[in-house]
Amino acid sequence: MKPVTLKEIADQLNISVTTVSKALKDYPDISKKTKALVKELAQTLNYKPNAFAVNLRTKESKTIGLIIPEIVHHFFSSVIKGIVAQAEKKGYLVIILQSNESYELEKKQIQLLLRQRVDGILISLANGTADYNHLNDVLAQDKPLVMFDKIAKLVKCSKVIIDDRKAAYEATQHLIDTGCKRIAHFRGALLPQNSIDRFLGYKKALLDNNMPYDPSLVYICQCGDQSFEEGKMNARQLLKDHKDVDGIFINTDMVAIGAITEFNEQGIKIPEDISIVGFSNWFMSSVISPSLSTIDQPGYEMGKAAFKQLYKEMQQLKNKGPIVYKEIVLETALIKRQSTK
Amino acid sequence: MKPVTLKEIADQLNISVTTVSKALKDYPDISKKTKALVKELAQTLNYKPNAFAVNLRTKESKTIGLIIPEIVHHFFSSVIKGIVAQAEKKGYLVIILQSNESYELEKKQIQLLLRQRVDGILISLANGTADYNHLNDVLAQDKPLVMFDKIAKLVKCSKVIIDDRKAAYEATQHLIDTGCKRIAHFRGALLPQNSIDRFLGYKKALLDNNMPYDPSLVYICQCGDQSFEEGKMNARQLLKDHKDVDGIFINTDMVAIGAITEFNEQGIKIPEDISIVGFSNWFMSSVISPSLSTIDQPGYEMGKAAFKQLYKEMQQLKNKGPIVYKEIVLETALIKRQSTK
DNA sequence: GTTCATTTCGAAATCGTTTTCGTTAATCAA
DNA sequence: TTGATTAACGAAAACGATTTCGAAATGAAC
Repeated sequence: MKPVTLKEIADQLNISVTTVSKALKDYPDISKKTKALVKELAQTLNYKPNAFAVNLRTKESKTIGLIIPEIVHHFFSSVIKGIVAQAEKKGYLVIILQSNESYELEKKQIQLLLRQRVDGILISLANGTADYNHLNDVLAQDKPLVMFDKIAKLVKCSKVIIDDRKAAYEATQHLIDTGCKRIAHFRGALLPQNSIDRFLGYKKALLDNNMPYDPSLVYICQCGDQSFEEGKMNARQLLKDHKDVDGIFINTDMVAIGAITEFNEQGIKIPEDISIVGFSNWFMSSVISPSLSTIDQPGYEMGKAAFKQLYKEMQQLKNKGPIVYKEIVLETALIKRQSTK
Repeated sequence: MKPVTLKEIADQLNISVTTVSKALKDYPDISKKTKALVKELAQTLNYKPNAFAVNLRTKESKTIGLIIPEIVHHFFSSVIKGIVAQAEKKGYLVIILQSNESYELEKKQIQLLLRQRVDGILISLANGTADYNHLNDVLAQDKPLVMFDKIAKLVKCSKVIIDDRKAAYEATQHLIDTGCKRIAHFRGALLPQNSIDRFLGYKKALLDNNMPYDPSLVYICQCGDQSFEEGKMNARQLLKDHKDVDGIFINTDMVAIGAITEFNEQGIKIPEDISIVGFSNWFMSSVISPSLSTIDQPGYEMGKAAFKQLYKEMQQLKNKGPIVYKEIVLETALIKRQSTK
């Protein structure tokens, strides 16, 4: 029951291991006759090259690492799907790790992947990630690294993102266009670039429309496991603090759905009393009542694009060429539904 | 920028590679002084053992494979999370693949994982999987294999499941207990064991309560990407076919939510006109209106249990002991909400 | 028959670790 | 002093595939 090796094939045919190896890889200096013999025997013996040995020789494993803050999340699982699908097309396998939004774990996991000598790393940063030494470690080893969605602008590597600021601006503008006069914002955690950008887009839209920016209208949520609850809580708090608010731009759909639920329970009418725009276009947002206006964020495409870029860089590395970093910005779209007029 | 090797450390200290290797692994035949020297230098040079070489020597990669029908799915992503978390604790990495409910892909992916020589495989079968040669290939290579959720009873390996039949029975009984007289069933695809079992549980509950089993009340859906739409369609069809139905037991929450949406749109009152019980306890089922009574299916725990069993078997294999197969049945629970009286 | 090119193959080094089995030198017992 | 034991280290053989560099054998050309 031992796995078949090149040596076994060689012995059976009374030729050398070298010849067997070359025959299987169609080297030009092996006769057609020998090739046919070797290939046939390899077939019948069900020979599979030992990946460990191949990896050691070629110094690559055809495996990449993926670090994600949270797997159980519609957007991220779509990204995973995109990455895995694209990777498989190119013959790559994907090792997946979850940082749980923890900086410490993220660091450890990067080290794990480096030790495993994956050919490249894809990462979406944890909320808690404040410094980037672990990421620079990756680059220092000349290992391709592509960040997506939650990125660090300061790290010199390729990035796949959306224009969060523009999308948030559009969302807010939509609230303004539909008649909202006093617009609140439920923002994400403080560190992530995208929650900063969404906040800035919101703010800029207000100012461009000559509406005052009022910091007390900005509520924070961590957007972790408890997003739904956070949405409810923020909504409850908002009703206490500011009865005059008539529109909210919310950092993610899950939080928005929490808020909608709270408003429904309290008898606040959406969109008559308060209009809401979410972010992500999670499937569920089209299903709840009222359905949620939101920004469509293409998760699957983001995964695909991220892997494609990583693949390019891995090729460039193999060809000893310089690695060319790129910043890829995917298109978003405003989806108008019942939660806005 | 070359990675540090044992040889480099050995050269710098003027000792042999053997000694360095042993020192790092605390072999008893190396003096404390040498160990200290070696470890210190390894530290400062930031030595990381070459995983490829280690794999080749030890014949294990500390990596397992995971094949799942669909990543973007609340239940499955919970399972993934459970597996990844548990694996990381034991120092294992997880390679993830998605079969897209396709038998052909599943076969290919098993081969991929075997070629990669993962230490073990976790799998939840695709709907289309009808024969099990590819699975037996795994077992024939003495490679631990654990199936979960969507299993094949005929394959001789460990399994982690719930008692689908019992859970479905409970769900149906609950409908009966709350006064339903004519109960339909939206079942899953024909092949998967769990959709068969849920159907059988439904049927048995009817018969045990002296209610007639009417095949025309059983609707099929594939429970793939289009679950929500299938739920709507089935609901629409049901309203045309059988106006007297007052309860439905539905194979999965997503389909159930589709059905609820359709009923809401058509002005059918839930639970007054029709009661509904779903399956999975997807997060969203507590949020929609009316909230959905359902069976809680512990995804995260299932992932944890599946990896734990695989880990046990991998240990048994290392200790040259026989592999002991186990069937682990996790508890489910009926969650009563607004969609039933 | 000599020279040169071509075809076909293999020996051996290599990738970086692990592990077996010696070997040396020192220590101890008698 | 001799023999036996122990402590500390290294040489070398794996693991299985890849690849470089020759070497032999054949054929062609003169």
